[in-house]
Amino acid sequence: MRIGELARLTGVSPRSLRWYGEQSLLRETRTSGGHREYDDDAVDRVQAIQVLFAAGVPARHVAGILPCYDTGTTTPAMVARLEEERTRLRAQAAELAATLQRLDEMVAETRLRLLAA
Amino acid sequence: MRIGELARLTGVSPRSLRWYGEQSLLRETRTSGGHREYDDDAVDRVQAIQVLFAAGVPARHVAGILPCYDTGTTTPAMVARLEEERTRLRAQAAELAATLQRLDEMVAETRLRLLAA
DNA sequence: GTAAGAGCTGACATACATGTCAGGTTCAAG
DNA sequence: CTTGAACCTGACATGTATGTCAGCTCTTAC
Repeated sequence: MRIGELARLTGVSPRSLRWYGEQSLLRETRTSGGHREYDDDAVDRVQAIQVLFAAGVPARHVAGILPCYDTGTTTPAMVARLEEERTRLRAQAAELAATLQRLDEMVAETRLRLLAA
Repeated sequence: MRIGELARLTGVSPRSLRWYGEQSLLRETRTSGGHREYDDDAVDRVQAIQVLFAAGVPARHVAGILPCYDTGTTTPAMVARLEEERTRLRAQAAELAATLQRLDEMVAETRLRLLAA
């Protein structure tokens, strides 16, 4: 499929898809005229990339996490890295919860200050 | 107190404290020689600013959320904005939880692919 | 073969708090 | 009055995926 269709199917802009290609996150072939062509698998791949981005994994690490993009190979190291990221994300979630609690306290305090005035 | 001490007490770099001043988040007076001087309250204020930053509130909104930095005034609008931010942060926490779950699924899938190989 | 839509490249912009550096000034203790 | 630590300003850099624009080319249906 071409880039417009992949963009439509994934909700990711053509601009971003081209960039994924540049970063070697996504395999692309070219037509004789130079237009990008993608396999059907690309849809899943793009979605996986988006999950990792949402998890705060920088693009330069994604290639080492996702199964090798031309051979489909999966290695134990990938599982390990993925688990590291999960650990990191859990920690981040915990921090966010702590921040939320501090924010709750700020709301309460600010309300009190308002009443006192 | 001067900037070095405030930095030490809050764990925020002098560079950042100067920037808070520029952004009118923090009140600073000057010695005759031009060195910044801070009230003791500044410690609390800086910590509040950090909580808001951690919650993803951009600096340009902080001034409208924290009690007015020279009069100490607290308005109902501040409480409202603070509650908006709390709502936003809760949504963000929920998204993070969803992402974490998708990451869990990815870990499981990747493990399976590894076993299958 | 042509018109319109889709795609191409390359470049510049963004948000934002912080790091860091250079070159100069002030402060405070001796 | 000197010295060393602390501070000043101003500037440039950072990371990062995405938006957007300009100018040009390819594709495809007619």
